[in-house]
Amino acid sequence: MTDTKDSILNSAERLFAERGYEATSLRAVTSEAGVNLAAVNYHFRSKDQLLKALFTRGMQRLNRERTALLDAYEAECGGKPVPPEKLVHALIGPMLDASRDRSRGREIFGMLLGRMYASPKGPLDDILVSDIEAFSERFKSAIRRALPGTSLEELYWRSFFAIGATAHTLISSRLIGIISNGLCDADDREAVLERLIRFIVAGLQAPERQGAKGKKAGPTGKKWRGK
Amino acid sequence: MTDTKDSILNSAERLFAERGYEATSLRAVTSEAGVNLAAVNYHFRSKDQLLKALFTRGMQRLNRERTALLDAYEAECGGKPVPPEKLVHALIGPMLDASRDRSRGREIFGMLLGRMYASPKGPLDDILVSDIEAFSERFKSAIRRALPGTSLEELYWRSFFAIGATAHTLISSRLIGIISNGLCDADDREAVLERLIRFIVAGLQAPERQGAKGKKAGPTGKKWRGK
DNA sequence: GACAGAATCAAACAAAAGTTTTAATCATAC
DNA sequence: GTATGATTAAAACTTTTGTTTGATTCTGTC
Repeated sequence: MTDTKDSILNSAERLFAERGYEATSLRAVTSEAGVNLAAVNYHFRSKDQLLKALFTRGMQRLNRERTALLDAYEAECGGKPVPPEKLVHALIGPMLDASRDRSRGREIFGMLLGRMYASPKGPLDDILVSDIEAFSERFKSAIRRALPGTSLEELYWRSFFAIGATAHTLISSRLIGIISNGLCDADDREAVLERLIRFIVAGLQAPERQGAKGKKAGPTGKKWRGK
Repeated sequence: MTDTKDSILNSAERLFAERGYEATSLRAVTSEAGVNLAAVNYHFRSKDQLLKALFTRGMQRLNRERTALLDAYEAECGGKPVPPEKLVHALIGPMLDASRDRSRGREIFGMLLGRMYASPKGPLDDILVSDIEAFSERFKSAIRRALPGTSLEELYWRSFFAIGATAHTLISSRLIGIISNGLCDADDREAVLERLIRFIVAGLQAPERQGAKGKKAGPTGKKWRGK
């Protein structure tokens, strides 16, 4: 019944992720899905609504997996705070979905998600923000317990940076092989996830600034001053 | 003489950065620039070539500033290795360009750059990679000296993550104000840069993995295992 | 088996976009 | 001043795109 509907969703997800939303025509989507062109406007109302539907589906799945992971880790730790490594894994693991299943469903949505972050402000912002907040509250309390010494404001920023590093990895990791002259392999997703987690955990645990708010001076004027 | 040419470049840079490349029409560009529509195809060959020209200009400017910073820092440090804080500042400072001048020229290009990273593979990859490599060699030797204990492969990855966090900050920092309920202020660019540098430096200095390559197990199966 | 609604299909529509064309204008050197 | 080339201007062209329409087929029900 909803066979074509799902086909459209899957094809659209893949194509939007690979080529971008604007650059993908509905004809490309329906062609790949093997359905009629008009099916998109019949089952969804428009191309925009298709993207929204796509996004809500992926986000709910993503947050469900995140929450499940966090629940499991908290249960595992009893009453103790969950260590940062596991928190970070619950946050970004489902985005990369390293070697979970071969369908690569989550990974594709991760790419799409990363692209959406980098997209101009649009009607998607509402979904994006509301779905972020859905898991944000759950995550906030856990990370505050894990890193009690850091201010909430700083934790927000650092989680934001963490998402950024993850999104970038999902979207443009094809570049690192070229840049590194083949030294780095982006296809070993499990290893990449491990590196990323290590990087982010260290960033989360960085010492918070505590000095005054005085200006800093560098070699040519207004620059960063090392510790 | 090249008045219209520069007008087009500037308007295109701003609009591409704000709305994205595909979503911006040449009519919007020429309209904002106050020039005739055909001027784009006259001075540049096509919309694609306009983007390329735009990109090369910005990248050269960016790498020039990065190199200048790095030179200054190295001179300042004599023969000693430049501390990571300053290396990171040389790498990402010119992208954020916190409070340098009011023209916000670099910041706009930073947004565009971030968007390009998140764009599908295309003809721009060549420019992107070659311009990255231009500064990459210079940066590589400096960071190897600053962090002699870390493998080159890991340094590549971590620099990659650093660029990701920066690009994300440039592009979607508008979201953090909403997510944090107004607690985080993305407009205080100097403070943001400082937080970002602190985060990245800690990530760069994270302990490198040294254990065996055995699989890890978590609560529900194949998951991350904390230290 | 006929009916009603849902779903699919082929075709067409209308708007938008990149590009091209041709004429007009400007600048400059002779 | 005029001739030549560079630049700008207005309009049209062609293709692509999202969307709609009306007919047709499928599905389940009485």
